[in-house]
Amino acid sequence: MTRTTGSKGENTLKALRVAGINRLYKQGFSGMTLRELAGDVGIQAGSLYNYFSNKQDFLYEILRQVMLDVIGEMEVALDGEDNPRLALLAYVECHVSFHSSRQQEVLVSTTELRSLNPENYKRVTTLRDSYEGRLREILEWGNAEEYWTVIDPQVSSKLILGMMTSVGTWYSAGGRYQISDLVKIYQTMIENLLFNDMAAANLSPAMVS
Amino acid sequence: MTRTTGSKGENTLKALRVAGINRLYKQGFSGMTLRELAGDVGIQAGSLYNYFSNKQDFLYEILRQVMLDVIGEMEVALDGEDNPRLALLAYVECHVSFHSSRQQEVLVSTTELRSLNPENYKRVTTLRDSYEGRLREILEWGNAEEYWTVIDPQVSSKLILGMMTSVGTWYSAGGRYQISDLVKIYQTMIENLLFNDMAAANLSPAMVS
DNA sequence: CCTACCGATCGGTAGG
DNA sequence: CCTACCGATCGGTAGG
Repeated sequence: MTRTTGSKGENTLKALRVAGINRLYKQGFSGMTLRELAGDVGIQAGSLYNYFSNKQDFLYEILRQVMLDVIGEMEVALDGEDNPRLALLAYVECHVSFHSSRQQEVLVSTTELRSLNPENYKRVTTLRDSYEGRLREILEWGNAEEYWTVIDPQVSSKLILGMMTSVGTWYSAGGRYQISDLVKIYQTMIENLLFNDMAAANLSPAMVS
Repeated sequence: MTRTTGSKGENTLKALRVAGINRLYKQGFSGMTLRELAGDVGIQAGSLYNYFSNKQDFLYEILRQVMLDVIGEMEVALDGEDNPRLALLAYVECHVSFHSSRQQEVLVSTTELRSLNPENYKRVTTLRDSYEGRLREILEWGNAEEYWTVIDPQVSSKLILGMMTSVGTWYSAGGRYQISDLVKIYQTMIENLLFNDMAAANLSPAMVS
């Protein structure tokens, strides 16, 4: 039985990705050394340059892939939703699931943004902005269809994203809750937030006196 | 006019703290070099060792001070509150204010925990746990006095802290909102969360099927 | 994918 | 607070 995929080099590349995320999580970009990374996958430091052209490029490829993954999952989740409320619930489910199940990658991909050079930084934050923009669009969609009234969708989406993303900082896979429970908790919280007049009023810049 | 405080050395120490937080925020612990830090305050690298015994110690002193500051402000904020609801509102106000006005320090003091050696890590996380424990105690206090019913104060406090802390990741001082507005928004959200039956029910592990 | 090596730079120290 | 310096180690390259 011959395999056309899964050659040694491909396995090494996958192993480098896994080891790299781990090193970035534990030591940060400057703190991880290429010699350690090479050791993790059983090759010599010089051989790493068969897999990427330099350390910066390695970081970029990892962060880029995380963004592409979450964007891809979100596209599937939102596909066919023709109703702002269901779209919102789908967004919350997708975001919370991803951020609880891939905590290390998600944390690294925000923490190590600062280590990207200007061009790569721009590329990754552009991806991130398009991802976050989807939530703002859903909030605006719900406004237009009069499902809810969000006075400042820009800031509200940031606030909602912030509370969802923070799940990755405290959720523990071995704890009392499963990811599906977290999804329900956040869906309920966020629906309450949007459909509750008092909370909505407080999200208005008009109240700034 | 003679000054007994504010000698050159003291000013340098303060300047080192400010520059250090900035460097840690932009480059991380491994990424910042002591030569850069020395340059920021106008001295030579070797002279830094008049102010701390090594780089690790410098990091520890910065993170420790941030924790002591927020703990100190929280003690003042909660002093004399004899009612769970008012204590909760005071906690929210203090936490949100601190995390919006000192964003860099707060972000660094969580991001760079990993760069502390085991003893220093233990010391700082012990401070952090005592700080976060105050919120859990308030939730339990409200349970006892029947102000609200929080089934899992441990997890609820983590969730609430997470949504409050995330304000530091998106709040911009030049934006539409002032910190006092953010405080009101979060106070309203969190009160809704605690006093709303549906949300409270969803925070119960009993619903895990 | 390895060996052998480079220039640069790091944290830290000695001795003023 | 400075000068002068150290051993170690880093990212990266040449040439197989």
